[in-house]
Amino acid sequence: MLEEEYFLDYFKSQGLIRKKCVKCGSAFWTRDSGREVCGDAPCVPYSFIGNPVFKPHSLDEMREAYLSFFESRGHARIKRYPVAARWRDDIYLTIASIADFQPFVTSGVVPPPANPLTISQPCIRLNDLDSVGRSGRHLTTFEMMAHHAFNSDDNEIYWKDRTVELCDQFIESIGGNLMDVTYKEHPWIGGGNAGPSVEVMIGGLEVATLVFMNLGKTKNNKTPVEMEGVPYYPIDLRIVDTGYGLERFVWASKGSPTIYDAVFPEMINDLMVSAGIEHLLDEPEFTKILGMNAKFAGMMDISGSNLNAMRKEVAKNIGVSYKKLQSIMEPVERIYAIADHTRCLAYMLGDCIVPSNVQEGYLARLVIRRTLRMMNEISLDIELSDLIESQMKNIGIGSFEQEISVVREIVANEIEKYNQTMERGSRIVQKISGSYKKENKKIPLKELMTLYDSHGIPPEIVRDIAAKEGADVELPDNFYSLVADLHSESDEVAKVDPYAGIRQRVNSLPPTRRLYYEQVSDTEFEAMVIDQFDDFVVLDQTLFYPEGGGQPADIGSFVSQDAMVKVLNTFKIGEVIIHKIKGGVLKRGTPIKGLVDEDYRWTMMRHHTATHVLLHAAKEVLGAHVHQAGAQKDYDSSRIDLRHFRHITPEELKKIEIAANRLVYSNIHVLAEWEDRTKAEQKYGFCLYQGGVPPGKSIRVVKVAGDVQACAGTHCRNTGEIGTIKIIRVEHIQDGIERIEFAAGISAVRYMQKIESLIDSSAGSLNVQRENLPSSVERFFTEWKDQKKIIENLQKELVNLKIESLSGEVIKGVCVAVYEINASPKEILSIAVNFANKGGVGLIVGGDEKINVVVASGVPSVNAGDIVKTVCNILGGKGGGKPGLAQGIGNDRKQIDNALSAGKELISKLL
RNA sequence: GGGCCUGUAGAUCAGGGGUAGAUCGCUACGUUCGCAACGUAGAGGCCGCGGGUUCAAAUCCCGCCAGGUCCA
Repeated sequence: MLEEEYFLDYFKSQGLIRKKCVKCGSAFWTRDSGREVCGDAPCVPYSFIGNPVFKPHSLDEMREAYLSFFESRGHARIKRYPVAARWRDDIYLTIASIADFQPFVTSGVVPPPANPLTISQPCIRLNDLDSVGRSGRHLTTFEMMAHHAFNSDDNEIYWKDRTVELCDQFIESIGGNLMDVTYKEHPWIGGGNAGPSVEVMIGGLEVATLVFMNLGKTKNNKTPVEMEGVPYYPIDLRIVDTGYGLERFVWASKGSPTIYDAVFPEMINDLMVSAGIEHLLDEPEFTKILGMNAKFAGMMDISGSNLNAMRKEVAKNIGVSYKKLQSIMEPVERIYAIADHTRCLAYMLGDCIVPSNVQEGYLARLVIRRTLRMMNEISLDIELSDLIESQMKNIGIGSFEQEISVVREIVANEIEKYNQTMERGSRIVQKISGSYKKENKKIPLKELMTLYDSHGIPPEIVRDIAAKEGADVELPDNFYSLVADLHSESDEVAKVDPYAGIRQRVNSLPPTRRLYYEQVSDTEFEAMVIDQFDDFVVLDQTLFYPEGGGQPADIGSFVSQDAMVKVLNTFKIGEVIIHKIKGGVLKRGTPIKGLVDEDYRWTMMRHHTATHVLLHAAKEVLGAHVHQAGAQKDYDSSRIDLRHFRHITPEELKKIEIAANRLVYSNIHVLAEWEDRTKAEQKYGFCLYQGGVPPGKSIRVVKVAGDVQACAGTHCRNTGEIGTIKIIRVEHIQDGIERIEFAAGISAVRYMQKIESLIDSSAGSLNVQRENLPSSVERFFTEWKDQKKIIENLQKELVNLKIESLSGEVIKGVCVAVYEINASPKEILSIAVNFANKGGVGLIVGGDEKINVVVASGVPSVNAGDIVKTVCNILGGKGGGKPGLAQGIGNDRKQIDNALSAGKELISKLL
């Protein structure tokens, strides 16, 4: 990165000078000619604690100050985006304000909602979870205040000079002294883009980063710039990407010991009271230690394992013992973390994330469980859901989609699950502790890893439970990174582009006119072949729907004057629709008539519209939080995956089915129209993206019976055309996701016919009427069980009778019984065992099809296994077993007498 | 999306090729004025489902289903 990038006219005109930090060597700009260090930790300590650098602002005041400042300077204020990044498939959570505009705006496909714009975007980052509450400055959730400008050659908004000028002016507007501000040069790389950037420092705290994104990884014909050894190429869209940390501004404006005290004053107070440590706040020694701790912590890079090292260092510096510092800080740190985590959860759950064991749901569960654990550790007498609710109210209920009552229900559910896991876990740990204690060993690391990885029991809890059992554990500091190593072997499979060979050729063709949107119910059309290669045909216009949005491609046929071909598949590359054909050739320039397979297409349309109807019906029955998590249409049936926090009960399913069919009978008109993407997003919210995020400047908005979605598929003209919707089954795909399989129209009727014939054939087998099927099956099953029991008892009695009639033969003082008995394998077994139990030896053969052989021995010198092997061998079969009992099988009935006498001989020899 | 763990009596679990077990709970009887406690006897199992290997599978192998859990 060239140094000249930072030689701004603005800096020059304002008299800023460029210096090199004497500590870290990085270049920075300052108005203070005497300044020697860059202004960033760890080069300088925090100087704002107890000595604010801005006029005091609350969170809301600071946000408003920022947004209105930029609004009054030509920026349009944009509403925040959800923290669940539903418009992205590469990240789960919104991690920066610029994430709102990736990938379509930043890549230039879609114009920004406004240009320039300003926004305060709540962001969630869980990377430094361990440091939250402890470092004094780490948060899982923060608001990134930002102003963005998107510059292109024909639309230049502003670039570096204006951006830095605005920054200066804003800082001044809230009472900051520009003499204290430094701008540190800091080339930026991220997400395939790069550019120069400056970090804005005041009072030893980095409060903002101004990024000038002008490079990209994708190769073009411009001269590349090397960044960390990788070439980056200048891009067409140059983006001003700023990030002002709202919470840091508030912190610096209050000068409180930690960021948490500045951001959550009331909640921390409440938590202190609840934990019974509020008196500490009045002790001067405590507040002094708190402040000192924060100051030193701020100078250190804190991550995971070196937290303890930091604490020792801090203790040394403040002059208290490590133990004392630890005992003072730990409960307070928990309270800080809980205050932070509950706000994180307020956003997550409020923005409709449903806890689960996968994807973003897992992240929510992770935070919930962490919070519960910490609440437990400091014995808080307060409900988690109350804390989350009060956070939501603090932020403003209006900014959340999810209702509080549902959030409470979800949290209650999670607590229940967590308790179950802990209970289950304790039992396992108790058992394991016992066995290791017996051997006088520590519970090894490997065992701890399994307990955490497979059973979700954190090692700290294992340690506590094990201690109660009197066992010790082997717990290294880097436990969690060891677990991470366990999972690190993930080799990413490169995606293969199936159309790589034809992509280039297709890209030179004009967009295909999509008749399927204009003539929804037509299945015949005329068109011209504009290109033809391999088995592929491209037309000037088509009614054939290309695969997309969970709807499969249309099939059908093309007819020309001298050929008729089948259309096997239809797909889209860019704006060009390609048909894969079979059974002939259609030359370029040939006029053709296209026939879409009507039955197939109508089934798809019915299933597609039915999907929207079902989603709406499910929302009606289950609640507003229900979101579509995926869908797939097919001919016989289709499915829709729903986000819901517990199992859908059979009753609820029936209600959904009826609600859906009511919507069908109401015969509501289906509206589909193209709308500007940004306007549609503002109008309908991000609920639009139920089935994924379509690319492009404008999106097709489909409205079905109150359900509004961005959807590219083909639909019925009104709900009545669906005919009927029959739910086939509900499946639990993963925690938090339920899959409903259903059929619509004729497919629904066919399904019902299939079920009917299943019932009929079952009823036929039992020779009963349909209505009696359940009761008959019930009766047959219990009868079957009863009779099985009776047979068993009878067999036992039979065996007893038989045993009475069999006396055996006494050889060398041992009762040896060698018999052929016509009985079941079980009986034979019991008889033989009976002799063994009395201290004898039993060799019994018998059976209808194959010859079952059992030897049971109550005499140590007679190995039943050996006898069985010998006997079975003679009978042409095989067998084996333990010394006391062995079983086998034989085939040759003629050899029975032979085998029995050989067996008897062997037994008497062994006695 | 990937990895790991677990499905056995109403509940909690043991058994890991060779007769399905323990504890609690349940039923009856005994002891007691009655209860608890105790004693005796008993009922209760498609060992998740389907295939395979084997003379023999709850047990080994494969697939599916269900639950749990960690990671991205």
